[in-house]
Amino acid sequence: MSYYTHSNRILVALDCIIFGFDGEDIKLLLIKRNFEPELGKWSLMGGFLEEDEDLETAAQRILYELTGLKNNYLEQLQTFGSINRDPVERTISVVYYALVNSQQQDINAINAHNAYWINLSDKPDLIFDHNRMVEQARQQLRYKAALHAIGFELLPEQFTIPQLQKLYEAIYNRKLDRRNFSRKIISTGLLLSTGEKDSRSATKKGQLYRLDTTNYQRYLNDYMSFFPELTLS
Amino acid sequence: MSYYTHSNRILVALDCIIFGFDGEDIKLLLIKRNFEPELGKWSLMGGFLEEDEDLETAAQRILYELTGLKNNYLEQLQTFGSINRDPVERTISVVYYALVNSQQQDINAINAHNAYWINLSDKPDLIFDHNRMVEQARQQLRYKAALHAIGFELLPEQFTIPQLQKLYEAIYNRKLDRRNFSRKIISTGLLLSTGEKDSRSATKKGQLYRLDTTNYQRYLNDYMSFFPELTLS
DNA sequence: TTATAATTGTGTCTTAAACACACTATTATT
DNA sequence: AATAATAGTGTGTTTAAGACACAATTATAA
Repeated sequence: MSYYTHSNRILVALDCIIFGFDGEDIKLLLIKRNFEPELGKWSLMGGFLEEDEDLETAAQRILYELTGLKNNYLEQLQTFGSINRDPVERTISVVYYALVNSQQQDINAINAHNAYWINLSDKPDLIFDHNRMVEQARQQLRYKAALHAIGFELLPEQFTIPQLQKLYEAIYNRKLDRRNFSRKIISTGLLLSTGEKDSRSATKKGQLYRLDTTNYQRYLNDYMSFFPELTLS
Repeated sequence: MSYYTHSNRILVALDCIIFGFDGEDIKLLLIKRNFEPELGKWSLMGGFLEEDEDLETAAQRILYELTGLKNNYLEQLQTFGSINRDPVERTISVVYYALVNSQQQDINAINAHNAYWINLSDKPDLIFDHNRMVEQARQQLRYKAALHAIGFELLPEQFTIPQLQKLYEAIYNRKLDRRNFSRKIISTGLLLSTGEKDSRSATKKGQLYRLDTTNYQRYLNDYMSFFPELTLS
């Protein structure tokens, strides 16, 4: 095998923004660093790209190390590469964000990494450019939710429409009208009624739905709206 | 300065997808390679990240080398990092896409690189994973255009509404109703009438507009539509 | 057991936007 | 002066958004 004669090989890191939802607030899984550099400060979960790994594989590995979760929703956000973003050594970071159902995590793995679920609205200051990463991920989440009914990965497999509404209200930090929300969501045809009711509710038990994953794939390609006239048929 | 003990430093490339528009079709600026590897095949314009460069700086440099254009619209798309994507050596590529007004380019620089403007619909097979990169960029363009009136960077500074419509029709490969298009675009409040008329037209000369760049910045943050109720005020 | 508070589910009216369509105006060419 | 090509505007119908009110369910407390 030949090589490029170029010499500027550099370190490639990955950082994961891990979103969760507790029914009320959007959460972030953050690490209180008990290691150098920046010991004692808050950061995202990260790691380095290995020789034999694809980017997404590496991101899944890092997510797994922290949460014990496999095959999670994971999407590449952006790559950050300012010259001095890492004070130790020039490093570029490929950033992924994950949507996880925080009920299913591995508590031991999280504790071992000194990680904590923190309300997005209470996010502490993070090291390096991690604040910018989180801000951009939040924007991306809003962006996608503006075009699609998304975020089901943050909910339990079965959920009620009011629960989904709370998720949207948390994403946008804004109240929505219950009746219009319900009409809109149902009109997407993405929800399948399970026939069951939410037993955990303390008052009237809501109807449980689950996502029609087959339809969902098609629906995600259907992103017209500035020109609804173009809506794919 | 200390260093991470990690040893797997790797080569970081950048590739640029350069979009243009000739009034009828979306164009791509592609290179017929007269250098190794893959001599004789088509590819995107690329280069390697230097030690003293930010990612965006490097992408701008690569764009400038090819087109002679500076300060162009340039946006990071994604980073591609499959293990064997480059047969010469493990390389990850940070991909940017540019929207350029193909009237203003430097013909000599383009010729020197053996580059050609090619209709997106006639795109030849490209090397490595460049086909996937282009496909994703095309999707991204549609995605953005679904939420916003965009793509002004592809047009001359002054343009008519029918010209803008042709751009949209090229992006979506679909005909739009002239009257509804006009109403919709004008309702954004983004177009400023210049009072002049398009002298190049062979028939009735259309009214020339330019983009209200001040309003445009605000408008781009305003991306609600799945839930119009959330529209930022 | 029956009120109460909290929440879920559905109906409807008004307003605004999407959509489909038709006519008039301008300009180079013949 | 007629023609072909394109630009510009108006209007009615249909659909969706947005605002609002009432009825139903269930745990808890009186």
